[in-house]
Amino acid sequence: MTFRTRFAPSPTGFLHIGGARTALFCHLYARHLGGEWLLRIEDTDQERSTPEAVAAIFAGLNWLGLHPDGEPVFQSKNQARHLAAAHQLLAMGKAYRCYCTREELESMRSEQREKKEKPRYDGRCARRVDFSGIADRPYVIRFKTPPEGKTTWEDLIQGSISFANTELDDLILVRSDGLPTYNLAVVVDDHDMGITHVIRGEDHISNTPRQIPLFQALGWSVPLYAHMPLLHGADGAKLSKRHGAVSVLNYRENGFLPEAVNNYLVRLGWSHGEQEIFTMAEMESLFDIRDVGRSAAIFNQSKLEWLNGHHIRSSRQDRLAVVLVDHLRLIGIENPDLTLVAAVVPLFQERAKTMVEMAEKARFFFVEDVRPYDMKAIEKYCKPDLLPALAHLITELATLTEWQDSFLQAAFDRTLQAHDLKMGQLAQPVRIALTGTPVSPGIHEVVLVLGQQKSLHRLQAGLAFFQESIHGVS
RNA sequence: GUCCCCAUCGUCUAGCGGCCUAGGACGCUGGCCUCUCACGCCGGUAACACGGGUUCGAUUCCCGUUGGGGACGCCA
Repeated sequence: MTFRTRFAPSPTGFLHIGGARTALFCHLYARHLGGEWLLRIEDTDQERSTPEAVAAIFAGLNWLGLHPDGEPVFQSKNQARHLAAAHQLLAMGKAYRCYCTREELESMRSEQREKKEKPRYDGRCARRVDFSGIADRPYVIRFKTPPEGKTTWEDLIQGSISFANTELDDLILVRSDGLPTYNLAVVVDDHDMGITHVIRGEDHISNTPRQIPLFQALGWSVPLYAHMPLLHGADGAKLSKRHGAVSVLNYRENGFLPEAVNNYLVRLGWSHGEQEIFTMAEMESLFDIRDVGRSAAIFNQSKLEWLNGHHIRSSRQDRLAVVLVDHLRLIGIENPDLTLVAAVVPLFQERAKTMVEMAEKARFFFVEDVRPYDMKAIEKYCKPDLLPALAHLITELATLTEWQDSFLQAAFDRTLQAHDLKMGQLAQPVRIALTGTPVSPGIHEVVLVLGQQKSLHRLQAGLAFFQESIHGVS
């Protein structure tokens, strides 16, 4: 028998970070078991499901590198199967038609709330003997929940969970418009797809004692369940689409690497000793759903950023270059020189927590003019007595016949010696001329990548500007 | 309100009765390195919610309290 998990989102919006974590756990556990994981689009709600949302879910999973086995299953296509199961239950006397109107149900619920009871259907239509006058009314099909006893299962994450059957009401299997409902569809599809492990959010716990009796009534084996603790926002409440949750694709836009997002997500509720950094292969071999903790986790942006920085540092440079090109475009560098991009990546690999940050920090390499200069930095670092040294450096660099580190070093040394300066004094004016700012990779690295012509040009322009602004001030 | 679940530093977590004067990571912070910024390295800050049991011994087991979360749809 093959172990099989499934990820079953409803296509009513983008794939958010909580859904991504569920998908990741489904993927990891299936891989861990050497089984499969399937994607099922739960589009039985025709009103709210959209093709755009389906595409967004595919795109999100794809970006994360989470590729389901087999073709995605669209639940709406299995309606005939769902309905057949409902009619089978009807024939077996395990389901019944209910003619209650929405108004009737509503008043029933409000009465129950007033009496401080849990709102639930009281099963009046199951006991109905007289159908005169209502037989032509629209009806729904309800499941006859076992009236007593309890429904218990051994949750792979939460341990033993038990519900008294009296807590459960007779759930609707088929709506009055003839369409199957969620709980019916899930049970039929999970059975038909051969799902052995249902991994889903803790918010589904209360659906499980409704689904288990359905499997049993249909004579099917019940899958194993694992209910994952929810992901909470900074305020401690469930992360949802209308509560701060954004599409996973937003993380791409914000310069995160998918492996960092996966790595961050797997550590929410799961750990392996003191290890923080995991490759996908490590996660797949080490992850066990039974090791997942039971308490909800709060999303922590700064840890994600730290992990992202780590993954940027350990990522291949050619791959980073491809991503960087995208982010340069987003900040207006339309067609960056690819050779330059490749040369620039190593300078920022250790200096950027996100690819957005890398693009912004590297921007000065790709523009013709680094102005406007950081005026506060000029005021602080570009003292008048340094300007002759800067002029000297320019002539030294202009005479170099080879643009190599050792030559650059010598040129700087000669300049510093001639003016009795430390590199710390000269570096900042040079840096500002070269980049416009007082923060950048090492001077030599910058100059080397920039090349002789551009470097000299920027230094000359900078020197002229510094002289002018200093005279202007005094 | 009813039912279900949860509870170790601010956050993510280790701990599965003695190894705990509770470990790691992020963050914050002091220092080193240094041409700036990062990276890296060394150090610091900070937690077992509370009350009862069980036990020779509880962070670990049981019960209760408090707190938090989730579910109560002809949504999924």
